[in-house]
Amino acid sequence: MLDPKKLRENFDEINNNLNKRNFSIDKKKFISIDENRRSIISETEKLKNKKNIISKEIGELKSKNKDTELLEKEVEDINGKLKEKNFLLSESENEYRNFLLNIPNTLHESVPQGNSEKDNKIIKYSNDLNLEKSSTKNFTDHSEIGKFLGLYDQDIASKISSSRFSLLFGGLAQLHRALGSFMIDTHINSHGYTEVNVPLIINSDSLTGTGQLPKFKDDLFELKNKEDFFLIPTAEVPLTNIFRNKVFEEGDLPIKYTSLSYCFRSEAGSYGKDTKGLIRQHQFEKVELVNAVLPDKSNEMLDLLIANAEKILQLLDLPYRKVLLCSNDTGFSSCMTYDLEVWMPSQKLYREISSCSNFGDFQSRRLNAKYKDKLTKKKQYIHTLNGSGLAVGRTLAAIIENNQNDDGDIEIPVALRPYMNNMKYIKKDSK
RNA sequence: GGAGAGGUGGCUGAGUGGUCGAAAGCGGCACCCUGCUAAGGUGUUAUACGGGCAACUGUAUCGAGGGUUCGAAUCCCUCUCUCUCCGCCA
Repeated sequence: MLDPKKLRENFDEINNNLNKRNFSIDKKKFISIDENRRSIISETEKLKNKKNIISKEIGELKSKNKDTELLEKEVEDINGKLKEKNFLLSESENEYRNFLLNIPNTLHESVPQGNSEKDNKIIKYSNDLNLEKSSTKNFTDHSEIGKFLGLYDQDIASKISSSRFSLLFGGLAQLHRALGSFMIDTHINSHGYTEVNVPLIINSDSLTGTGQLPKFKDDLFELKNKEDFFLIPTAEVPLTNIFRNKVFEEGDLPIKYTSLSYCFRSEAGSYGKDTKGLIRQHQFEKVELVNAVLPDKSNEMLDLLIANAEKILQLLDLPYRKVLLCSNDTGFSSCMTYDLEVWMPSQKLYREISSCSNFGDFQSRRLNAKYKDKLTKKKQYIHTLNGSGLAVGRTLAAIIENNQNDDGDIEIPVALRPYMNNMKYIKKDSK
């Protein structure tokens, strides 16, 4: 959520910034909503003030056994008016809040203007090599390899559950588990993160805090048998909501949390897209990194965050590139986002495997997450960031494709071998 | 799932219908005093929103939401969370 006072004072500046996202705030509407709300507030408060004064007076008179009938009538009259005003007020507050909640975050000045992922700025290629241009050999898709090995099955999964689920067996299941452990261990041991085990079922307040609600309800799985329960779309939500309604001391920050968790997404808008393999599933594992920092530290923390995620790809020896998302591709809550894209040889393109964002105070304003400034002793909003480090399923897919041998075996990356009894290859039917 | 107890300011804890945004203590902050690793004194001590250039001022907040009442931390209802016991269970 944007700062309503800033929006009131610097409307044009903020609106120009949002125009880069092809988003525009209706100025007339904003002013009318804002003014309407304020005038109702002031009318209501005047009435309440009058009521409070008279009620006190009645109290005093009663203690002296004096007649209060006239005054009581007057309060009754005010209560009637208040009832109407209160109704208008709650309507107006809702309108105001909804209006603000549906405005995306302003963008950092370095975010390139652009409409689609084609306009994203490529920061670098690992090994300085653009494989999209240099790759000639044809590779088999990871799901085909998995089936060939007898260790991957989507058909049985859809029998058990539905489409967009899969089963991994034997060596692939182990490799998948090893990946999760390896990633989270690296962030704990080398990057200073604290591991957190989080709830996978959460309430709507949490989802509103991080920005998934109210706008993106359709992307979520909502539980039927209990009110206000949702499956987490990412551990970002429970991790970031640890900060909700909290006031930190300056010394508490930065806080760095990581979690290996399942993520659940309805993928409502992606029918027919990426139906093959592990790329787009209803359920997947991801290692999430979440930071809470002082406002002036969030930009450098973003660099650190993306480097931490990048480290995993480097240790796994996977080819990738780093891109800075353009204005229209940057997520709703983010003011600046870097993606890491891993090379998928069968598709001859780079696919998103991590997304690292700085949210500024956009989330903390919704979350009510603050810190106490040592100098001014005022409470101010913290800045939050998060990134994937990395998506486990997609990483598995990338390893399968990049490390396939001519005979169909998969070479296990050196960094993962300690997690797999020092095995070097995953072979056919290695159950 | 059943039975009971309870949720008050940063913390402890008083408060069962009016002057209670809330006693007291602790902690925090400021100042004063004191020449010795400490103690004492005085004052201050929430958040959000509205109005005002400002000093300031209004409103709301005692787990949440409703209700009764001229008036609710206090009475009633619903929900929620914590604790204890029983049941069930990884």
